[in-house]
Amino acid sequence: MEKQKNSAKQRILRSAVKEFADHGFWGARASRIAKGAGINKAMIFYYFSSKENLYRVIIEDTVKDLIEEVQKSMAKSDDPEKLFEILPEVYIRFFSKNEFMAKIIIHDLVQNPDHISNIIGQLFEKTPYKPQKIFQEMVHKWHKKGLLAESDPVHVILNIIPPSLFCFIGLPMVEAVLERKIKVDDKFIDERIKSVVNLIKRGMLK
Amino acid sequence: MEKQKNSAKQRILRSAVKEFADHGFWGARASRIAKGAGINKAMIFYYFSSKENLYRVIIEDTVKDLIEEVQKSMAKSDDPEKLFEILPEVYIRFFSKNEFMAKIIIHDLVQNPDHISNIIGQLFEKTPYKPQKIFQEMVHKWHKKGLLAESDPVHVILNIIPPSLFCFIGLPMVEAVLERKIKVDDKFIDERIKSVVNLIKRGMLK
DNA sequence: CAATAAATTAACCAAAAGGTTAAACCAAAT
DNA sequence: ATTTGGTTTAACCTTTTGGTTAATTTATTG
Repeated sequence: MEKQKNSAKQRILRSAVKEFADHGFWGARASRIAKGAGINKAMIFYYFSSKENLYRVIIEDTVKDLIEEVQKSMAKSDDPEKLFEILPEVYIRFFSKNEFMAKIIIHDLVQNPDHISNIIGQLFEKTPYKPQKIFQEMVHKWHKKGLLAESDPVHVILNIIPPSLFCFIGLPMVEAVLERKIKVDDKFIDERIKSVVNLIKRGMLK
Repeated sequence: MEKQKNSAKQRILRSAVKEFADHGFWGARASRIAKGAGINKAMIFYYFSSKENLYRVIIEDTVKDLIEEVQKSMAKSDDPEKLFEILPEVYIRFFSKNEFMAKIIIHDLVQNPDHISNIIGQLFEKTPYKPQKIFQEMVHKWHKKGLLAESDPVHVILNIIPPSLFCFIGLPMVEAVLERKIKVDDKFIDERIKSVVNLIKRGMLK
């Protein structure tokens, strides 16, 4: 019953996601969230008790969704070639489905580095299945087998996620540098996925 | 005379850079900037007239410094191999010199996409030397010659800058995922540069 | 239908924020 | 010594903000 797509609570959430994405936690205004949701400002505090809590709910939901999706697709692939084909697609499709989420995560990461870390830590504590250990062991094993050129899991991650994530926030800068408008449509998304897959497969596989 | 390293004006600037990096424009507090600089709050408005203007000055200086450094090193290299060796080094060393700059640029990019674009646009208008045209022509030429696997300049940029920039803001997330602390010392910086150079050379050169 | 619970609103509030001001301070020039 | 100009300060002001409240409307249920 709770999940009515147009309940006041849901409308607040949707409006807040946009507000936090555009302005960050400190720039977000309760009054604007209310106006965007078409409800009275007091409703925000009625349902979420504080701006901070509303923010927490949104971040936690977002991160949880993302982690779940990544886990699902990681479980399917146990060779590096397949993994490197799947990961960019997962990240890029996830963030293109809702560009606000990329912005919110980046905001939170810069303003409050420990916050997302804690959420991830808590999520991992609950699962018996430990994706972080599995990933590290995978990288180690593949490197030993001579399949992987890059041996450090830290750099493997830093080579995969940023090229996938950054196009959703860095594009204006690229446009300015190249003096050209770039439309983020399905074609661009497909091209970006192809380019990243190519980059990390050729760049890190042997 | 103006450039005394400990003049009130300089102290305000240094304190403000840290404040804007940690909290973004909307989270930054004039009172905290004043306390950090060890001066009276009114001095901020005496020298910079408004918070917004102080912010503008900082962003413009930062972006100008970065662009200048990139231009310098781009002028030196006219084959893709050399360029792909130099660019990650420039970006990573620039941001590691002062991690605040990475955060400030990211903040501004997310909250105010047109802002940095405009600054870059203005900078390029003044120079007779047009780096954006040169870069596009380079990529086009190299791709034709069969030296480059990636033909689109947009994706070339999106494959180079994010892996270089993101480690300065995304590391807490990586730490959480891998359940491991990562020290950002000179050794790590060197390794990151090597990894990115490897990634983009193998990933995009033929 | 009556009574109770949930949802919604307008009006209000205290705290905090950016910004102003007028007076004091201080160094150099006359 | 006095004037002059730039610095610096404490006290103050205005607006905006997240958050509250008490009253009202709407839905639920016995």
